[in-house]
Amino acid sequence: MEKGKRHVSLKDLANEIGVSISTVSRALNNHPDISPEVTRKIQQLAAARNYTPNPLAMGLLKQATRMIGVIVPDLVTHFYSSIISGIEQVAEEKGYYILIASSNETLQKEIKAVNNLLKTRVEGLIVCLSQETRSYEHFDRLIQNQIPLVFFDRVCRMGEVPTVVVDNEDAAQKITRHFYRNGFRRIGYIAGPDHLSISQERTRGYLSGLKSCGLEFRPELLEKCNLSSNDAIEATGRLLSLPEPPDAIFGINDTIAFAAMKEIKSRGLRIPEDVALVGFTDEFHSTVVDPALTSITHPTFEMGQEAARLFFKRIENPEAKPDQVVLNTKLVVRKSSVK
Amino acid sequence: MEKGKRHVSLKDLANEIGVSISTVSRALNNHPDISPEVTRKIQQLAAARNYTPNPLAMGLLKQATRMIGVIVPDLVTHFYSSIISGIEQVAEEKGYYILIASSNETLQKEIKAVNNLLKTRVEGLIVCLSQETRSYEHFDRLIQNQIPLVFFDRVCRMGEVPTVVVDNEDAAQKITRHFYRNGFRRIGYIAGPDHLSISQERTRGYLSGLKSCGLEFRPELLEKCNLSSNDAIEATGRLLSLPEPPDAIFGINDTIAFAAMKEIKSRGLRIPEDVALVGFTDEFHSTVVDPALTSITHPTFEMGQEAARLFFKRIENPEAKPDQVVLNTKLVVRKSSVK
DNA sequence: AACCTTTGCGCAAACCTTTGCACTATTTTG
DNA sequence: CAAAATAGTGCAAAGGTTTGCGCAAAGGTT
Repeated sequence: MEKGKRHVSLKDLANEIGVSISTVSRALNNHPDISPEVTRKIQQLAAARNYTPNPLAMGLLKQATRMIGVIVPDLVTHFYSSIISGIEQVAEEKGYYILIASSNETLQKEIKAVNNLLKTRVEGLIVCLSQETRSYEHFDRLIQNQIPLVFFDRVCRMGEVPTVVVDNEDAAQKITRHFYRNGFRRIGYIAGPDHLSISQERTRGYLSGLKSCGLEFRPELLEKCNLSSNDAIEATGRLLSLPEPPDAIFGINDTIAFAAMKEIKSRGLRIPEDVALVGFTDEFHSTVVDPALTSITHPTFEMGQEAARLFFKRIENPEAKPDQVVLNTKLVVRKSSVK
Repeated sequence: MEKGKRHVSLKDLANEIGVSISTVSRALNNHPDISPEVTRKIQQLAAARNYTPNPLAMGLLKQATRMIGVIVPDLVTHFYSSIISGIEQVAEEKGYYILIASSNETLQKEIKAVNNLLKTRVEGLIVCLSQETRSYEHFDRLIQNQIPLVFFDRVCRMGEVPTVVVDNEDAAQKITRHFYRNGFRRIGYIAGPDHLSISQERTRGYLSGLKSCGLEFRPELLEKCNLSSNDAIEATGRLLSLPEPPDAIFGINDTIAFAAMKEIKSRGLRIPEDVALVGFTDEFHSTVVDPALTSITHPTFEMGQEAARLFFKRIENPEAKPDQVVLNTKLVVRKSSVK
């Protein structure tokens, strides 16, 4: 192999055998026009020389890069990396590659990521919105140009764009009822900021869960926080300092559940004897703490798979009505919520 | 904008203005040959039509895709995703994209990933070997063809390929000495399988650490396990059941440290009063458990950055002697190891 | 024997960009 | 005023692939 020349082309093969480029191309694609002997000879040489078609050339020709852009708020949390794994698995089966970009939870970087990915000619985008994102013009451009787009978890433009989310309301309801069944009656809830759809949905589930158990809603048991650990600790503190404190608390995500756990322990209260605790979080973290944390786990890998499937549906049939997929969560009961 | 036509080309602009493609190309590159008015007009139209050069065409022309292939054992652990973030950051600054593949810790998928990435014409590879990988032919092909290659964390072919690793021996030594300084004298160590270089290096550090503190090495205090949680629990059990059990234990990674923590607690022993504990793990997990776990943290993000930097060095100067970068770890002291 | 069909292959265009060279006007120089 | 320089633009090739069409030779049909 010549130095500096890293890949053989059809031309190289053609020259070596003494036929035209088209013949080589056809032979490799088993075109019936080419005689069996020639085909055999060409295919052997191609194998020997380790020929693989140049995807750049194919991309130019077919106007299809077989690449999908994926934008996530960050790369380092298990939730997103697991979803990416799911996307990757389905993409790989279809012979697609994914190009990953991180918005770092900022709108600015999200917009930049969209533009950069489009520049690279990805065939479309699979996106989870950043926490900041409240205007969606940068996606409207894709919608107008019929560039395939799928949202997951944090979504917008529903009805126009395929989405995959988990049933947050149902999940929160499950938690509430789980508490009820285990004898807890004063169920507290630490929510997130109002503008996040997941926070709203979970709040709805909390309320409807209370109702379905015949429990009355006590406003003082619903606390809000931004999603920081410190704020969550304060919120927990307020709940525990109530004249009639909750006997069970449900935190809206990882950070908050663990912060609540710390605060409860630091007040000398026992989990679950004095206060039960349930969170929304992933398997590994939940089993590492003491007591192991009962929690709602997301089907992250499946979520990624589903997002990718919706994407390919879109590629194959751009006109179809966009699907809205809702996945179910699972309540995994551990020690923190069972007396 | 026409439907179905997603990107404008030089040709489109040329036709619209009534000049040749070359003129448009030159105008956009501010070539002095083109008259100022024409240049201005073309640049305005290009901006209006949202023109961006087609990277496929550029790739074909320049024989450079501006893509780097990255292969990691898995995507879902913080260690790797954080490294990827580091790689991405440096790559982005250089206008490169990264294509991520996961080997799932198997040799077979690693080989497949190498081949697939080469097929896509990445300009080179940044790789962390899978746990299984003990033969390296699939990389020799790259070395021979002068395709840029960088290894991080788990490395091979040192001397031929740039590598970036952490100083595992030093890290293990730090831990041992930290124990000593805090009054612990019977220091246990739960190692991993022998064939892993990181396990060997850390064992060396453990031994030299003991020596430098004037402590004698007791073989019964060195336990081995495969890296599973159950095995680690058993190993911890054996240590704690010794006639003279250790007063401090050092676990070689996340899984093992947390498993040890569980086992210690389940025997009714207190951390750090009865047994101190230190692990190799990441920030988040360590602070979530109770007591917070003292641990060695890897400079993961920096490791990714460094790997990317070595990669570009290689691109710019393929002949240079490959660098071997060794990064320092940090011992973050928390409650689990200080009486 | 004259024509038609089939077989097997090559030419050239298209996808998009850059760039050396050629070309045409204009302007400058001797 | 003729010759030469200069400014401004277009042509065409290259990079790799697919594919409609054309073409030649061979075989088959009356």
